[in-house]
Amino acid sequence: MTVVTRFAPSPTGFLHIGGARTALFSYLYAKRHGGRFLLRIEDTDRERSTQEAVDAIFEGMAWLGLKSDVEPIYQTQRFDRYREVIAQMLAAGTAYRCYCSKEELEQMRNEQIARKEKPRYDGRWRPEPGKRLPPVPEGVQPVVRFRNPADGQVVIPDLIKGEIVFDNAELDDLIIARADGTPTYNFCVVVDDWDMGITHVIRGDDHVNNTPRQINILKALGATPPQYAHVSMILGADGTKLSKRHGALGVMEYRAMGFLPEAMLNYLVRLGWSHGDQELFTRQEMIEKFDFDHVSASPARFDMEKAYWVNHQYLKTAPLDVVVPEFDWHLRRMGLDPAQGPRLEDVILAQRERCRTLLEMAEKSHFFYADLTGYNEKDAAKHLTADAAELLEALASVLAGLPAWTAEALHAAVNGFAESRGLGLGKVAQPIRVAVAGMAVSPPIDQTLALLGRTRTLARLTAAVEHVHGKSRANS
RNA sequence: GCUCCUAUCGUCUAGAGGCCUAGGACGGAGCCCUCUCAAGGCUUAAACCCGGGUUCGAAUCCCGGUAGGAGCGCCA
Repeated sequence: MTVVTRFAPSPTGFLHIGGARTALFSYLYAKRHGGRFLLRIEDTDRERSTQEAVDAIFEGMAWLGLKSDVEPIYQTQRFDRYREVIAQMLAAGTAYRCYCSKEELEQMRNEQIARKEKPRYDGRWRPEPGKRLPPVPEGVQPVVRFRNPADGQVVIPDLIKGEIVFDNAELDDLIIARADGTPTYNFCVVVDDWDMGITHVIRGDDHVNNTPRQINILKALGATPPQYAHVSMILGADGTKLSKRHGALGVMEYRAMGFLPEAMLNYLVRLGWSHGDQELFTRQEMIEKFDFDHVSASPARFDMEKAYWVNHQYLKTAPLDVVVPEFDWHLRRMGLDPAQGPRLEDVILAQRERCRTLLEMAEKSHFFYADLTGYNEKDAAKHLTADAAELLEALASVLAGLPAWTAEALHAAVNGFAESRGLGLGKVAQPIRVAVAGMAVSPPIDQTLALLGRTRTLARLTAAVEHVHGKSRANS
């Protein structure tokens, strides 16, 4: 039997981190077993579903490279099918009409809560042999309810949590079609999973309580229930639930923060899943090694520090052709023109060891692509002194005469210059850094100057000298 | 309130009864290296929620507490 999994978000917001991990697990499991991974948009709630959210989900999935094996399915396009199944169930007696008003149900619920009972439908319209049903009220459009088995148990074979057992007595008859005839979530899911031939339902563990109902409907339909894997949620750093106002970010936010998609995937796969002591996995390794035996049943916190570390590992080792486009994206996003400076490949090579994110890399590389807008105050105060100005001026003329503007030549020139003055390299390199980069942090000074080019370097050295002189004039 | 789920360093986790003096990773501390920032190398602190069983032996199995979480909609 081919494995078929699905990711079924409802388009009411962006693709968040928990959803992304669930999608990843579904994707990996399908790929691991040579099966198919499907995407289904659960948009039956037309009030809250938006096209923007659908687009945001597609965008996030595309960025992460989690591709559906078929065209995405929309629940709103399947209403005829749902109606058909409801009619069948009505005819078969596995579903029935209920004429309770919303007010009636609310009163029922309030009374039960007051009695400290679990609120549930009392089955007043449920047909039973020999039972007399209430008279059908005038002008009330009925809902359709599923006739849940009254006794016995439902056993969920959960791949992550083990067997979970529910008593049918705990379950009431849920509404599968509203008064206006539209189907409800738990029912649509069942029909869709059945029609799509889903073999493994992988979803958040907030759905555990829905599962016994869904299994009962499946059985009433004569279908074989799929396997289930309920993935625990991802918590914020403080151990509380992520929410809009509390750190829940869409995956595209992580792009903006400078994450590489593969790094994101790697961090996410290790959140709740493990393969011995291994921390880093290529996509191929994830596919080969992923299994539910090693997925944790308990919730995990999102640890930004570790995510940064993983990202850094990728930044340092990823092939340049995957880093270049993302770096390009960040530079443009900052308003920089990548053509107005050194080749991106060379800058990445020089920077990637010292940057945990692409955003950081872009910020630290700003000076390669645009004029300096000023100096970091503390760095300038420390390194752009009168002594330094004299050094920079002398050095500028040395560099101006350099036959070849290469890292090797610059290395020899700068080192030779420091030596000739009887100074440590730091005494010379730091003022140069501040002069050309505007701050005291940059790649090794020879590389930095090589990347920056002769014209810009000399212009900035001169500007720094003038800056120092200007300041001393102002002070006197 | 009821039902269901969960519980190993600060965090992610390894651990399928003896291999555990509880391992790895992030983060922390210290040292080395060093033109800055990093990277790298070495060292180090840090955990089995509590209580009962079962067993020759329990982080691992069972029961009970406790603590967190989820669900209980004509939402998904």
